[in-house]
Amino acid sequence: MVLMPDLADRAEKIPHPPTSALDLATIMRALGDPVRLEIVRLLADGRPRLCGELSSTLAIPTSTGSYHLRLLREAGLTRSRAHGTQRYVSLRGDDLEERFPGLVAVLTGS
Amino acid sequence: MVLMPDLADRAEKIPHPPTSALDLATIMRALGDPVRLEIVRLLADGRPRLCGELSSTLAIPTSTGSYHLRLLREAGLTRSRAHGTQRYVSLRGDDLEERFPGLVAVLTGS
DNA sequence: TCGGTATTTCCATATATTTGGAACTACTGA
DNA sequence: TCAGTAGTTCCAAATATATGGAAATACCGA
Repeated sequence: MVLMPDLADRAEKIPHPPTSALDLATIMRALGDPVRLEIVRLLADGRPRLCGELSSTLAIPTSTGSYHLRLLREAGLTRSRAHGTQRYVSLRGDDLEERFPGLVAVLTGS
Repeated sequence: MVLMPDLADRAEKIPHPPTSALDLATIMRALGDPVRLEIVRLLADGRPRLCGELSSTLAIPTSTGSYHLRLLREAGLTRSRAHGTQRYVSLRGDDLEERFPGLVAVLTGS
């Protein structure tokens, strides 16, 4: 009997759209902001980043960073995994490749 | 001595950004609207369309269509060629391929 | 339990976008 | 020259987006 959810379970509380629901116009809209496009490009190397790490890299307040990261997540571009109070944000590279082949390569310049 | 510009010259009055100036965030923003994404998908077959043809296909007023077509043109996605009072709108497929290889394929699903 | 830290949410504000009718412009053909 | 047509521009209204400080939340370690 599980009395307390483990880290993996808690990560499930962060909502992500299923791959099949990804909509190209929504994705394009999410990418149509310089801050968000830059976040996606940073994440394209496959390495997850913490929210604070991204905000400081981009020199923006964490509340602004959180807003953009939420849009990216809701559009299905990124995934957020909870690890304590931190969130590891990563690109949904495989899902994107499955649904929109070549998209990530376009963003990174191959 | 040229007294009157021909059709090709008049087409040059419609401003288009040079290929080298195309910006990915701007292009993504332009594509992040369902109406504009649909216009681009229609044009992806390479056949030029008249503005009115696109507006009626999409069932929108011509003023709304003109607005979206202007954004697409200013983002560098389309080219407009004047032919009398009409405008032939086409996708800048080659320019886009040169600057952002694979982008158009992503939009059309290969 | 408590203090510190990471992140999100709330909120107000500023700015940008989208829409479509009406007026206007530009061109053609008679 | 004039009427008709294609398209653009003007304009106002509605809506959406972006920003960032402040408050709230969630979790950890002591």
